[in-house]
Amino acid sequence: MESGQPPHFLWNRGDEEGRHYWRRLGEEKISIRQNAAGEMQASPGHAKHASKLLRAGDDLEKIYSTIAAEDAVMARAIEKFRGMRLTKSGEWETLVSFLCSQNSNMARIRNNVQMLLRDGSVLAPEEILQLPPMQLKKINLGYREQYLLASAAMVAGGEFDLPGLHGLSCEDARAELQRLPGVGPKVADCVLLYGFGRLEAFPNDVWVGRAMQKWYGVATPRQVKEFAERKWGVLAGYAQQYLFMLAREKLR
DNA sequence: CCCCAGGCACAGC
DNA sequence: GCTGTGCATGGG
Repeated sequence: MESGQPPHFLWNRGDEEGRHYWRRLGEEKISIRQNAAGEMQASPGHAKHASKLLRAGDDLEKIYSTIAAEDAVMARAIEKFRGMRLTKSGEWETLVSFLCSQNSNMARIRNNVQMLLRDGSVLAPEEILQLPPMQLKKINLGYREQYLLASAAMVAGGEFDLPGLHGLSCEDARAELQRLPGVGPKVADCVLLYGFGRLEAFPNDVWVGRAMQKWYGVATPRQVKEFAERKWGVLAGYAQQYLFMLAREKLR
């Protein structure tokens, strides 16, 4: 919930003891927690939502044994962040989150995304387009504001079919996403991984780049992409998330 | 006050 | 195709 994935920007940490997070959902409030036994608990009627969000079907131990095979770095990352899951958020809210993310930092991204919420949900493309310029300016998106507006216009105008990406191969969906202003290789991979559940996507940001350089001796984006695909295959997204967290702690 | 941030678009090779 | 550069602005 606090690993730089969309829930980091969309959900709130509860004040009470224990791991507890909540989010408004229209008129009601959905909350999830982890009990003393390590089990996930959701507010009444929200178990299904929580299971999907936290990808309860993923077998972490099986994933660990696959991605950490003959890989001391990955084994270390898993040891340190054991239990961290990939998450599945909405397609649009994921796209908006990472349109806000470029050349920014996590605290600011969260502030930006929080400003784009109404009743706990990210404003629809049409609603963003209707925001008065002054109000939009106050969100402090900087130059990303133009990217958000232009991308929202393409989605709202039917020029871009976001849910339609589900029907494409990962590679095709990635190319399609990069038609959107402000979406390059990295943002596209984040949207595919966190918003479309494409676990083979491998977002290559500054931290992952440093990790790949220092720990695997791989430098260029091209090399990184090929290396990740060969080494971790369809689980590259999980490997990336653990590398990201380890890099932020060790390569600060 | 300075440095950097979950990058991208664009220009120039 | 690859490399360098500017970018608005807040957080630490």
